Amino acid sequence: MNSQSSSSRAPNIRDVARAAGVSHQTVSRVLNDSPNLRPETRQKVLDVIAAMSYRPNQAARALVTSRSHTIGVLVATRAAAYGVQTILYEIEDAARYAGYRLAIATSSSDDESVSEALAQLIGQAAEAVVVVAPQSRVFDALARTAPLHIPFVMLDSSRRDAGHSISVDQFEGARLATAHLIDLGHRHIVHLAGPQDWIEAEARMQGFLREVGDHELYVDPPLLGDWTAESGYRVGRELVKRVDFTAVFCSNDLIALGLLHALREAEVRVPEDVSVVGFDDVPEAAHFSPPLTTIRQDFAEVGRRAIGLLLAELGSGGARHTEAIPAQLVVRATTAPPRL
Amino acid sequence: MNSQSSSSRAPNIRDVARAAGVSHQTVSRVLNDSPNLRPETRQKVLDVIAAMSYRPNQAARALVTSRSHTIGVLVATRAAAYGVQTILYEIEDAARYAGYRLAIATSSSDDESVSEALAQLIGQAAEAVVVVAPQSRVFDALARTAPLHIPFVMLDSSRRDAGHSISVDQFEGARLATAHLIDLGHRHIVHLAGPQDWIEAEARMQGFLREVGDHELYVDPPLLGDWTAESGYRVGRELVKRVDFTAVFCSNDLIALGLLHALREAEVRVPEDVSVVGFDDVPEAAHFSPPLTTIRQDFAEVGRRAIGLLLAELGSGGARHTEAIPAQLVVRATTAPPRL
DNA sequence: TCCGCGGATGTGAACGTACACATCCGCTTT
DNA sequence: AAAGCGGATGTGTACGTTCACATCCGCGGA
Repeated sequence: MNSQSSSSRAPNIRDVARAAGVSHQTVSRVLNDSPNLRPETRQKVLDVIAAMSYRPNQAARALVTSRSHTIGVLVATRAAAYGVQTILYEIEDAARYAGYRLAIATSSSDDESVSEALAQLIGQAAEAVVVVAPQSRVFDALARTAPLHIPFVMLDSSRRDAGHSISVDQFEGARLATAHLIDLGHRHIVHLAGPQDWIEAEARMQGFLREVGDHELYVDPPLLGDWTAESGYRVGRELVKRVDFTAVFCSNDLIALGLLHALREAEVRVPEDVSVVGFDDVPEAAHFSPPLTTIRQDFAEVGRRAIGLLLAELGSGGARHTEAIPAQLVVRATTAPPRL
Repeated sequence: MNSQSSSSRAPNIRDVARAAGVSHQTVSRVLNDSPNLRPETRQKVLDVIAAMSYRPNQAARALVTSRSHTIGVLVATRAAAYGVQTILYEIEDAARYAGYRLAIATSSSDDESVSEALAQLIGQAAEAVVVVAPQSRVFDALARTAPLHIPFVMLDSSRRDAGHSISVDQFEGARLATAHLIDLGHRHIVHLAGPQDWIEAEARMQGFLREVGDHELYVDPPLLGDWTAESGYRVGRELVKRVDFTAVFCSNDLIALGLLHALREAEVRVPEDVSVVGFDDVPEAAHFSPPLTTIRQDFAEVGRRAIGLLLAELGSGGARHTEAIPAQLVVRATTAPPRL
């Protein structure tokens, strides 16, 4: 009774069938939880499967069913690590729970790279694709690519003019941040924006401009960062040469961190001289110096909804939420009324 | 000449062959870059392939060749986002360059979860596995699992007693950090360690203890954090009640951030009253308050070597580096000689 | 008693590709 | 001129699974 002969070939369904004294089809039925099976037969087969440590061949399965049980994830950025990673973990969880595997392809934001990554996913027969691509050019590249014949969803994109899109409400989040500053009494607020081609950055800027405009405040041309603390620091060093503002709304927490660094270097006190608001609420924001007032995004919810949407479309019974996820203001220690 | 009939079935190799007036085997030869083909024949086939937008079926290919061209990545943690993400990106790049795809499975650190994730990867017929699992229990769980018959490599693990392991030299890195503090004149250094079951945390602690021991300095029992800024803050608040130390070596940058927060709150000046050293050199460390002296790890190199090792073992010509990757001291503004 | 029915199981084929081998052809070599 | 050779191409089959359909069996109702 050698349960594991040292053969060169892995056991297949017929080997199992032979050992169990049934037909290969019966084994298949066991594997696929067919209802019409005598309990003893099922158990017998299961025992043999365990004894031979048989594993169904996914390739063969995929070939005959033309279903890969794979969801592709296209990550079109290396920046914004916190959000992307959180979303990724959540997607993996939700997908696995629904019986799907994940295939990941990364790319830069140029057309060629995006469609290459997409081709890779399609080549793997992904049944659906999640695009974590916060840049509008990625969005465009995707639109330009031959139409996808599979369900897909774009994350972190507020544009809803094609396919599906899920994101935290960036616009409202930015308004929340700006309104907070205005409520405190600030009248001249600078916006330190993210890269112009990022949809989120654009939405946050629009939210800021709208809120400032609604209060008929002076609108300063937004300054540009690239999401990194380094860029926040760089822009911050220029900014401190001016003395005409009392608050800064940063497009993300890292930029805010860099800005805080520049302000501290220039001996500008926060929040006494200048108030600062960030965006994202990364876990570290609570420990910045001073702890950062910011806008919280529920990235995990984004990931969950993405998979829910795709599963619904694949007919596997996922839920379908189309409304935007609200952002939330978290007040800490970088905001205070301006000095008189 | 309808290049794309609205048929229900995707074109297969025989459809292409028929349209090109050749045999299916000739098409296969074109797909696999066989040398013995008349250039005109090859071109003709390529034209037809493009016209029909034919894509080879990976499942069929995998079935017949029993090669999946997939490398599995087992991520057994949700913490330590920066390192993991950097490694992941680099692995994806290197793998793609070598013609491999990535399958990702995440897990917690308990046995069941790890072997479940591993089973998932094996089920996908991964040809090799990269285990990003810095916890010793994951290591153990893996060892306890039925022996893997495929090449695998563990990252961020300094234990080399089974399989392959690639990591930055944590032990030396910790010595570097500690030596820096001792050189400055510190005689009572506290170590704020990471979770005990993490191999890296253990190695860093050992490095610290060795260096301190070599100088016959007083050794304080290390305090424990969980990698997060929050834990650094929490421990830091207890720590400031004591006044018997002049320097703290933190097991990672986030813990250091939390500690800096606690110190600031207690009006302990850094580096005048207390020096602080971190570990990792996350991009934000340069903008902490004050900018953090820390140990830099080349995570990208870790990822590259991992794939190189696996490819070498798979016979695809990757390079084989077995030596540890050196860590590097980055001196910024949180370290200074102790006050007299 | 016989028919019909439905649960349990078996049989054959198909999925789309690569591999082993066969064939064909034109050229060189003897 | 015949044999040998190698490049170019074609033929048949295996890979491991699921699907469609066939078969078998025992039981209840006419």
